[in-house]
Amino acid sequence: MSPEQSYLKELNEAQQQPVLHKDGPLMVIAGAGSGKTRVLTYRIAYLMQQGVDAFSILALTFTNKAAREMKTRIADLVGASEAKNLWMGTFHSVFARLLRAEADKLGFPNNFTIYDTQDADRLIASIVKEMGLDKDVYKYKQLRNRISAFKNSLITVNAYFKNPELQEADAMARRPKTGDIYREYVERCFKAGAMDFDDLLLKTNELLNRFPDVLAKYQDRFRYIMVDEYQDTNHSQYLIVRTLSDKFQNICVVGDDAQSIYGFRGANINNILNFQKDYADVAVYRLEQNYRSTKTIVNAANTIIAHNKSKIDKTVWTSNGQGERILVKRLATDAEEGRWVASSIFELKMQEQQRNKDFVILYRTNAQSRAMEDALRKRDIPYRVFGGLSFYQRKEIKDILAYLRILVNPKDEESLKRIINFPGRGIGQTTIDKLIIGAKEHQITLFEVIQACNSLPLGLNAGTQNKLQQFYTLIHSLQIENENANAFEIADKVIKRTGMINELKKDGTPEGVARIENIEELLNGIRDFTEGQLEIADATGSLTEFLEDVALATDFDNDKDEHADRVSLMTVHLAKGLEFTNVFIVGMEEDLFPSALSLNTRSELEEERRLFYVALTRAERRAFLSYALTRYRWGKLIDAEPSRFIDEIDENYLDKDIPKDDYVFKPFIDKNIFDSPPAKQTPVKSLPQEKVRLNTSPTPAQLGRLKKINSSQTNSPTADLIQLEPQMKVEHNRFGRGVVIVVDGKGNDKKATINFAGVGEKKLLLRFAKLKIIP
DNA sequence: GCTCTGCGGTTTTTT
DNA sequence: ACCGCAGAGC
Repeated sequence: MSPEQSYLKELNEAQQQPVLHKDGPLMVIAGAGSGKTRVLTYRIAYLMQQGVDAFSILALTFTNKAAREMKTRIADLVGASEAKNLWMGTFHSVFARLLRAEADKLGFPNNFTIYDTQDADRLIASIVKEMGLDKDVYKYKQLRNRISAFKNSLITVNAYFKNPELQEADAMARRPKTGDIYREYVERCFKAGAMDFDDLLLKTNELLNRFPDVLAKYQDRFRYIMVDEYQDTNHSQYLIVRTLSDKFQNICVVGDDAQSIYGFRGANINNILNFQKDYADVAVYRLEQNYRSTKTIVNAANTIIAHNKSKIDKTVWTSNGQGERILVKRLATDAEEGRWVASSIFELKMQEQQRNKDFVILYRTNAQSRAMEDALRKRDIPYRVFGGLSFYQRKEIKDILAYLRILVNPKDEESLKRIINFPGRGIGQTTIDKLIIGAKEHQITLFEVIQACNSLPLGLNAGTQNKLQQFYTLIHSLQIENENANAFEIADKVIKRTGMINELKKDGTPEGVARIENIEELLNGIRDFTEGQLEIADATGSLTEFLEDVALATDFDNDKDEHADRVSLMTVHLAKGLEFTNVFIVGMEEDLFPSALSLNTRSELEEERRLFYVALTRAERRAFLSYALTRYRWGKLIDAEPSRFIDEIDENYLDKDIPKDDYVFKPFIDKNIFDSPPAKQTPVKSLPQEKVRLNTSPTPAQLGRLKKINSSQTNSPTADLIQLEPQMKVEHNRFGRGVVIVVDGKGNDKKATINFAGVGEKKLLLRFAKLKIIP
C-alpha cells in the first residue's frame, strides 16, 4: 500500500477531498467535531508527500499548542526532521518571527520588545497624564480598545487624521484628543523599540506593502498557506493572508461560521462568508459528520444555532449513539451551584470510574471560577484554572521579566519604569517625572538619560544622581554578562544581584512566601526552556528567544503537568477547539450568558449564541447546564433568571431537574423531589409566567445519581424561619451569630437584614439562608 | 520618598 | 469582594 493510501484509510470521503486538493484556493466549512484538525494535518502531510518542501508551507493556527500538536502528528507521518521546517503557529508568533528578521527595514531593532496589554495600558495612562488630560474622560482602557480597533482595521495615525468621520466620532464622544494620544502612543512605542499585539499584524502589513522585494520573497517562500479558524480572523490578519497568497493562490482556509466568537476583538465573520468572492474558482468542502458527541448533544446544538439568522447552511450529524439527555439544574446560589458541580463530578467519578480530566467546567466570565474552585477544594478534587490572571502577569514575575527585557532592549521604557525602583532604591515618582522630561527635551531614551544624569540639567540632587548611577551600573554590567550567557544564567544573576528574594523574605507575609515560590518556579521554567532550546536547530537558548516565547505564550503553552489528572476550569472562549467527556456549563443566566453587554444588537446576541454553541459542542458524552437564582456580583447578591438559551434547546434533549412548585412561588421545599415523580403533564396554559415545563422522566440510573447528589445539599430552610422577626438572634453557618434588623418581602421572596458580629450587615433570602434561630 | 488608608472601578470574552 | 491607586501624613 502506498503511503497516501494509508492516509486515506483514516479519513471519510468528505475529509479526503480537501486533503487531495493540492493547488488553488479551497475553503473547508467544518462543523464542530468533524475532524478539521485531522484534515489540516493530513493535507500538510500529503503536500509533503507530493514533493512540496516543508519550508514553503505556512500554517496559521489559533493557539501555539494546536500548532505543536499538529506538528507532532505530521512528524509521525512524514518524519521529524522534515516536519521541523514547517512554519506553523499563531498569526502573532509567526509574524513576530518574520518581523524580527526584517525589523530594521521599519526602523525597529531586531530584538524589539512585545508590549502586552498591561504595558500598553500603563503607557497610555502615562501619556494622558503627561498631556494634562482628565483621566476620567480619557480612560486608558477605552483608549486602548479604540487604538486596537484602529490598528486592526489598518487605520494608521496618518489615516486617522485624514478621516474626518473618525475625528468627529471622537469629538462627539468628548474625547477630541484621541488622535493626539494615538500619535504619541505610536511614537513612544517606536522610541521604546516596542510593538504591541496589534502591531505584530499591522507592521507585517506595512512591511509587505512598502517593500515589494520583501513581499516577493515571502510570496515565493510560502507557496502553500493554510489558515485554521478562519472565521475568527480580523481585517489585519485577512489582509496578510490575502497578500501573501496572491501570487500562487494556494490558500486553504478552514473554519466554521457557527463558531465565530471573537467579534469583540475585531474578528470579521465576513472573511469566511466572502471567501468565495475573494478568489477565483474556490473549491468548497463541507465536513458535516460529527465524530465527537452523542446524537443528543449534536442535535441540541443544532437547535440552538438554528435561532441565528446569519449563517452558512449546513447540517451537522453523527452516527454516534443517542446518549443521555442534557441535565438542566437550577440552584439557589452561585455557591450551591459550585457544590452541586463538585458533588456531581464526585458521584460520576465513583460510579463510572471517570478521571478528573474527563471533566471541564465552562463559564462566561473568569470571575465565576471562584465559586467553583471553592467547592472543588472542599471536596479535594484537583483542578486547574486556565486563563484569568496568568502566571506571567503576576507582579513579581512581570518585574523580573522587566529586568530581562531591559537587558535585551534598553530602550524599553515601560520595563524601565517598572524596575527603576524595584526593589526599592529610593528613586520615586518625582525623579521619574524629571527623567521623562529630560528624555523628551534631549530626544534620547530614558535609559540614556539615566546614564548621563550627572551631566544633564535635570534638577536632581547629588544623592539621587548617585542612586541613578548605581542603577545604571547594575543594568549595564548585567547587559555585558548577558552577551555570553543563556537565559537561565542571566535570570539567575538578575535575581541574585537585585536582592529581591531577601526583600520578599523580610516581609514574611504568606504573599511574600508565595512570591518567592513563584520566582523559583519562573527560574525553573527558564531552565527548562533553555535546555529545551538546545535541542532545536538554530536556537540558542538566549534571553531574546525566551522573552518572545513568554510574550506570546498562552496558558495552554505552560504544559508542565499537562497530563496531570485534574478537572479543567476555563471560559467558553478558551475552550474552543477542545473536547471533554463531560461538560458543565455554569451560570446559564440572563445578563451573564448571554452577557448583559451583548443584548443591544442582534449581531452581538448571535455571537453569544454561537458561544453557547461552542460550549455545548465541547461535550463528548454528557453536558450539564446550571443556573443560580441568586448570585454574588460586584460583591452584592443579585437575583437572576434562567438564560433564554436554555429555552431555545428542543425539550426532547433536556432533562430538567427543577421542582415545579418553586416556579409558582410556593414555599420552597427541597425534599427528595423524585420520591414521587410527578405525572407527565402539559404545561398549564393559564400560567404564562411558568417558563419551565415539567420534568421528563429520568432513567432509574439518573434517579439514583440525582438523589445522592441532592442529599448532599442542605439548603432547605427550617419552617420556623417563617416567623423570623427583628431583634431575634440567629446563627448562620458561614457568617456566625447575628441579630435580625429588618424583615421584608413576602412568601418566597422574604428577606432579612441581619447584623452579624464581626461580619456586618447582610441581606439574606430566607428561602436559602442557612439560618438557625437561637432562642 | 515612603507608607497607610480609603475610594473607585471592576466583570465579557484574548493574542 | 478585591485590587490598585491617589492623597495625606510622616
